[in-house]
Amino acid sequence: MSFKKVRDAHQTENTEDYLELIADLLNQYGEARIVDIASNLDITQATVNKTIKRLQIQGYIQKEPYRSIFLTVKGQQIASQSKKRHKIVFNFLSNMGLDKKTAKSDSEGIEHHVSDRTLKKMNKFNKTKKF
Amino acid sequence: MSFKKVRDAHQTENTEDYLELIADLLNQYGEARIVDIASNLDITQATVNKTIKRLQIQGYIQKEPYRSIFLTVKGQQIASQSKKRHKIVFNFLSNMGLDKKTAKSDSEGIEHHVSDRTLKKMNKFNKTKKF
DNA sequence: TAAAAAATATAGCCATAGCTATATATATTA
DNA sequence: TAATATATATAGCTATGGCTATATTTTTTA
Repeated sequence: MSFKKVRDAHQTENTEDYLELIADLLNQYGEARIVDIASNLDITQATVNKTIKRLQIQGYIQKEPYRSIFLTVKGQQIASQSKKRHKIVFNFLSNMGLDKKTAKSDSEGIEHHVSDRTLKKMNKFNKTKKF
Repeated sequence: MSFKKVRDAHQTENTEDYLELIADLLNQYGEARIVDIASNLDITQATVNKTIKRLQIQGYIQKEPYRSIFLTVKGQQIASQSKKRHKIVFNFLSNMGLDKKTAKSDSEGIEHHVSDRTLKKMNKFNKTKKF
């Protein structure tokens, strides 16, 4: 058994969730604020603040104190890849016949653990209804 | 968006991995030792030791110092549920046409994030090849 | 059986992600 | 504009899961 991949995925999972959400907020509202992230993730603003600081240090986001959040190119790349994966998984679950709520909730968990190979299969199924 | 479920899953994910692995080792070799867990999970024995202590405190396993590990009833229940889920996901991925290695690796990540509803769909597909 | 090897345990370190409480800055509104 | 409300930041706590280094116990073997 090799759970190493699983653990590695974990390290980036939270990062991907944040970046994907920030990209969504930027698209939808033109800005991404700490409060919005906190309410979306259902955690406190203090926790968000801390993670945002880490993401900034790691070069995923750009931010001035007391100002809203922007993605760096590096951050945008991760966000768009995540979004793509998320969509494929969500559509796949939907195409399996699952209700929207379940497809949404499960895809959020699953998206980080799907290899490119599996993703391709899912995508093929989404398009052709065949594996 | 509600990532709360994802985070809750995370808290139990490591626990489930350990209990499932311990159950496998017990079935396969009649005993589960720290060294085996460490090598299977590819982490140090010290880390395993610490986690084992937590699992013991939380009532999932039973263990005497310097002796091997056993599952409590509570631990066995989690292990068998996890195993069941794992099998369904693995078979589903295999039935999608994925190679064993990919199915194995992906199922280890995915199993913790699949709702009962999705699991049922997967199981139905495994049996009938239809959704 | 005594020495060597292997397994287990412990101490102490790091990073992450939660939290509450409190301080500070920005925005809103009276 | 001054007061209030909102948003952001910081300090300090907890728990988890990694690690290395070192001690102790158990097992193997010479």
